Amino acid sequence: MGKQMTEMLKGTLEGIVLALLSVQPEYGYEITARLREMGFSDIAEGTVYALLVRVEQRGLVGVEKVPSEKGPPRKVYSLNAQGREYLEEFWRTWSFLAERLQQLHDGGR
Amino acid sequence: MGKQMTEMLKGTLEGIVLALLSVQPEYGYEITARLREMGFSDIAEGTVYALLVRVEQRGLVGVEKVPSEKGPPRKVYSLNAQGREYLEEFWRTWSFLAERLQQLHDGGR
DNA sequence: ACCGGTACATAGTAACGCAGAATAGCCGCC
DNA sequence: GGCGGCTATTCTGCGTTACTATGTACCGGT
Repeated sequence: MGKQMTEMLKGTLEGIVLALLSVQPEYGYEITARLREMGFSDIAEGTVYALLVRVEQRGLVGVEKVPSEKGPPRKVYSLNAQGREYLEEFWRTWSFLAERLQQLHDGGR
Repeated sequence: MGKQMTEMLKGTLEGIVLALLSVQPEYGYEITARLREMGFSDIAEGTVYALLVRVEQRGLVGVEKVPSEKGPPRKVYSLNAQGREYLEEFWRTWSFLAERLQQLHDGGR
């Protein structure tokens, strides 16, 4: 992953993960795999787990421990009301930024 | 400015500034003012200046000191060939990210 | 017994934007 | 003359985030 992508992900990765969780509850390993499917090929597992801990501590998601047939138990995260609110705020912020950048990209101001 | 915006600007602000410089050379104070016009009302001056020092040290911009009628001399920055290349890379990275987020926003996968 | 896949966790590092303050030059006004 | 206000740049310390690298643990197949 380029350095530019790394820096850009700061602030957006969290929103991406919350958006994924808004569709359906998922656990860390699964989220990482899904991100890779989406093309974020080099997002480190550790990054995702750390992020999930953060959003949990901020009370944006709920957690449920579910035993797995393979390996240790899964921690399944689901977006709660506060998380949905936060996600909406994220989309507003993103839209604002995306609009300005779109303008800049389409031939200056 | 919200905390989300602060985090999102990491990595994109640099691209925004370089995009501004690709239109025409400008100096720090002017860039800050232009950003505010664009709606980025709370971007700290210090942030812009630090960013300019960074891109200069990485050889993406040239600098020319120009005396001002009012106040201390201005440091006018202009995008060079390497900077243009870097900016193109930035747009590619941005487009990639924007596409995925667009998909997520338009009702999940 | 071992290896590979599943699943989570953590310590240390680097990069970036922000808050706040300092510095410096020029102007107009009381 | 001094003082505040505008222009313009610089610096320090701080908080947040993603990456690297490593470790732990559980299971199934061979």
